[in-house]
Amino acid sequence: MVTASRPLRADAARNRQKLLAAAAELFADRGLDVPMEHIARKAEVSIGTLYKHFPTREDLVSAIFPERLAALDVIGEKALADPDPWHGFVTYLDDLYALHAEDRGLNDVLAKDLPNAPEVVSACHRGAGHAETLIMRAITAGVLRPDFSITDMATLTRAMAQVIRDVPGEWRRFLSIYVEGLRAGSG
Amino acid sequence: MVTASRPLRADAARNRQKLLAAAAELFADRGLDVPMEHIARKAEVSIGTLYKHFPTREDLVSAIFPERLAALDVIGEKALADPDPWHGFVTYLDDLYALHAEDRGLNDVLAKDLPNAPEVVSACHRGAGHAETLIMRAITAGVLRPDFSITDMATLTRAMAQVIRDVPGEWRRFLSIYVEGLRAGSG
DNA sequence: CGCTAATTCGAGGCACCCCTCGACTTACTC
DNA sequence: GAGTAAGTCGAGGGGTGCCTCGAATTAGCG
Repeated sequence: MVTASRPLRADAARNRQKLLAAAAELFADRGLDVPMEHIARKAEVSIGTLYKHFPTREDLVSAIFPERLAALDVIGEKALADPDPWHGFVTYLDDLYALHAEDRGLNDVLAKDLPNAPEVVSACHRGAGHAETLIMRAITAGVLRPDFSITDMATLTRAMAQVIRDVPGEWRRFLSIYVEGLRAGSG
Repeated sequence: MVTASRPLRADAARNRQKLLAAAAELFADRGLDVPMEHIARKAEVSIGTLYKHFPTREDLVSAIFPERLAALDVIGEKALADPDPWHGFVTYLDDLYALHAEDRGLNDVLAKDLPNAPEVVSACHRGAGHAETLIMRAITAGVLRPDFSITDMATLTRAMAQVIRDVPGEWRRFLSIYVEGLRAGSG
């Protein structure tokens, strides 16, 4: 169903790019709920034009995030390639939240359940798949608390999002404390 | 400077009570930022009347919370009475977040830094004092990570607030994992 | 009672954000 | 260069929430 619509007019293509750039930047450092007006203004385009190109905030999100979510696959595979189940798991968490710390929008995409865009959803599923495997592997190896689950990771992610917003320079310390608590046999 | 103003007229006194009751309930289960209109409606009073009695959301907060914050002193003293520094510390956290779980408004008061009301501020300071003492005692006893500080507790509180909102039935598990990580010698 | 000051009411002004639509402008085609 | 479809613009309508103020009501005194 990819309608082979005629190519965009030159000015339209230019504006589309400006809008994407503006939205990408604002999403990254103010989160997904920046006012549409701000995006338009930053792109030096009118609000009407914004809506012409992206009738919905979702449309903007799904134009921007799939590419970024590719990073999830990268860190997932990197962690799985680690032969040590515990180290792989810890590395994954560290890399994951490093991404969050760099991009508040990513954070919103993963933490809130806004994303309905299929590409975004499937990227999340892939990410969850990696996480699940890492968790299972670590539990089976007897190094991770057996009651830790993928839904706990979602909760942890929202909590870490809070920490990152709160004390951006300190999240790694908080994570490492938590991770210590997660070691099998800690309790 | 307690202006001995004449007592409120009967209807005014009644409305004041209704407003306090409504606000207390809404603050507790929707948080501090419920719309003023909702409070007025719940109190069966007009918005104008609400503002007559409490020109500011802050006024409402400082009329309601000092009493509730007394619970902070109670749990602080209870924890200090515990002869075991570690157990006292853990108990304190547990009791503290149990309060938060019961009252989302309390949560907002302690987590955000809204409260300018002197009574609220001083209650928070007393609470922080207890917490500080508990932390120091546990560190000196060699049972708590020496890098844990009172400001970390503020951050933890905001993170736990997030967890409580997210999975209200599960916060205790998350807290206990974190607490395990806090044990001296975990890392 | 009747009077007055205290209290109540809610429409309405302000600010923010959402999104639409019709008039205007412009890039591209022939 | 003229014609036209595509694109742009921004005023404005709708929603929410904050807060104010003058007219209407009412408690409580004498």
